[in-house]
Amino acid sequence: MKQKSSAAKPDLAEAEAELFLLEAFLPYRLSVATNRISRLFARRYCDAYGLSIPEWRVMAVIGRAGTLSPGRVAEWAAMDKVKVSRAAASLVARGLLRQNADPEDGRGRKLSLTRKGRGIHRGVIPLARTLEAQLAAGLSPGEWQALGPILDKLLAHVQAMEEGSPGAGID
Amino acid sequence: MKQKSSAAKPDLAEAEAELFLLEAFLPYRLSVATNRISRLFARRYCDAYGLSIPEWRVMAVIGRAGTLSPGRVAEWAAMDKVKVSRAAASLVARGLLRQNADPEDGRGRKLSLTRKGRGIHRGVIPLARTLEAQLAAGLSPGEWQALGPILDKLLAHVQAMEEGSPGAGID
DNA sequence: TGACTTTTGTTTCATATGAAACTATCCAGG
DNA sequence: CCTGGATAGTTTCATATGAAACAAAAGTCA
Repeated sequence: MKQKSSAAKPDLAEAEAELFLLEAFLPYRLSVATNRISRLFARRYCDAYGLSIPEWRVMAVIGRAGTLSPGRVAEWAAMDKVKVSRAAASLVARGLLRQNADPEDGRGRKLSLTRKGRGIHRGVIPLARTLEAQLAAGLSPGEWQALGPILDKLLAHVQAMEEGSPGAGID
Repeated sequence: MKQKSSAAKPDLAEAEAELFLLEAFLPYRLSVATNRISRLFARRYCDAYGLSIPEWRVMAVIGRAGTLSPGRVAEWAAMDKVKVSRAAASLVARGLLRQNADPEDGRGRKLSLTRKGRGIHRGVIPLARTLEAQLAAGLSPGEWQALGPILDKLLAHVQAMEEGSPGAGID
């Protein structure tokens, strides 16, 4: 018989596992709350300006920088290049974004907002600020201020965890 | 001319919008950090047990409750019923989950772990706890403890925001 | 009983995602 | 020059998602 002796009596791991409460699991709660917030924000941006979140992010970073290559946008907006490419194509199609060749590099592109795009930008950024403020109103000022550094540390730490054992699961 | 007089001189909204820094926008940072964490956790669950996050969540709540209908799983795991249905089908196909008819309601189903499923559960829950602990190690104990209540409040608040003006954007 | 409405769960369909393939350009070494 | 990489962006493909349509079984009320 290969069965463990614990087949009849539930062993410690079993007993411990059965006590696991998903609603007390912090990564789960983080995911639920964040996705809900993202969903709400996405709906608002879409209702007001027809923008998806990737499109909104692209507009935000280009509105700030003036001109940016798709690769830089990907860096600054924490998006992969595929998402940037698609969001940019959609914004160009709607006349909000201009995509020019980079005179110094035949592969590169120069992204910048059109006049119309700046108009949208001028509206969507205050909306974002308003939404952020509404969200902040759900926390005490202290909690809200604590959240930023916590997120920074979590992000830095998860990056370390990713690098730490990439080979461990690959074999 | 319908153009605003601000066409030549950038108005206040424009100037303010141009100062917007995505990396200082908390909802964005929340999303980036959370998605990165979810991605890492998903990879670990998948490497170790071939489970996706929806599958993992279904196993977690059923492992805790013993027997649960798909609807209840959806409630307890904060998933929509479609995701539960698909995750359950996949788990049944792999022999980890049993899906019986509910004798008291012809529409309902009774989900419970098979022996094999309990074996997986007995392994994946400690893995989750370990990962959570590794994540917690990136914060001070105080920060980690603060995060739970913050997430609860954010979730409650975003739900209030959703209900508050659902008609505002629908018109 | 026999329409209705509601509830439960599955399936369909249209969209969103990202890994990998691909195209075009640039650079480095011979 | 040319040839073999590297790099920038786009496209393809396979999968994941959720809204809406669906099917089946309860409940409801005359």
